[in-house]
Amino acid sequence: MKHPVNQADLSERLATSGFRFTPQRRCVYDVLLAKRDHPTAEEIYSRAKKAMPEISHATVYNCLDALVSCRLVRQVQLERGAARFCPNMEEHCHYYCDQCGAVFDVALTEGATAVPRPKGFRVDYYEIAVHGVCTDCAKKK
Amino acid sequence: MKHPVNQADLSERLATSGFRFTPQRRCVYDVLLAKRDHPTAEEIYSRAKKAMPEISHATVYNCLDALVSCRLVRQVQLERGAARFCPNMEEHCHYYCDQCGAVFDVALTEGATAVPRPKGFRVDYYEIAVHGVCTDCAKKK
DNA sequence: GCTTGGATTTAGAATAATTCTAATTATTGA
DNA sequence: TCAATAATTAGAATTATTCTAAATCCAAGC
Repeated sequence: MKHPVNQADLSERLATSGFRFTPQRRCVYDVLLAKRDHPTAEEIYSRAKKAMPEISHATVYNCLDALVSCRLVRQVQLERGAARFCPNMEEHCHYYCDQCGAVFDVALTEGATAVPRPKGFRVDYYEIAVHGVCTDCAKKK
Repeated sequence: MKHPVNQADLSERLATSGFRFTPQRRCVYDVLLAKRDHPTAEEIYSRAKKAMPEISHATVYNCLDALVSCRLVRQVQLERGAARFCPNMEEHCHYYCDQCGAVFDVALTEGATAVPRPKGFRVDYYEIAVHGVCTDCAKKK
């Protein structure tokens, strides 16, 4: 199961972290799976509203937090301002174009990247953000 | 020169990116060098006020942006909310305790960490954030 | 050394991002 | 079915950052 696409699977994943399955969580997760462009909470809110016009801001944040807690979604902070969200749970890092704001997932080949593991600090996960200029923007200048 | 501690050096570093030397920029940089605890802009503002009571919020942001642009300071986003700032320009990654919020710099031994370099994307810098639980917090639980 | 233009600073307003609150609704377990 | 708890909602509140307009400062040219 790459992504929990049916209700039973999603429900189970939520339950293992103490969350309930709700249509709103389903909806927010579907929005993330539908277009992998690392949207902000605001953007997710506006996309979710199309399928579920009653959904609120607070609920979008609640759903995102639940999905992040049960490891179905990653929260990504690439710059000052709004957080972005990513449903790709494979090992990968984020390439961020400081000029146009585009975000690209780049897979981490196993073993290529070793973060130091200091004694005593429990490592849960890590996030690598690479800043620079994408091909398109490089051409323009 | 590990850090530009005198005015001439700092002034030159600023000038190479098109910025002027100002007492405010000196002050903000000194605040960062004085206590390496990865403060937020707000925290920097309140520390800077002690030496320079007239300094404003906007100026702190302006100074931080200038220092980041001329590569004297790194901006670090570890979670939702306020950005943090770090004057350590050695290659290192940030260990963030999700329980108490503490941030630790951990040096990256040369070559140990290789981020992939996709063709066409110009890499300017990268930032590795490691999330988990620090020794102190692990003990408490 | 005076002048002028652009960079910088300031206070405070404005905006953006997130969290909180209180009331309501939904779901789970006894 | 009922009670307890989790989740949702609208909207207010808070936090973080950016913007604005006026004042100040500084560097370069005359």
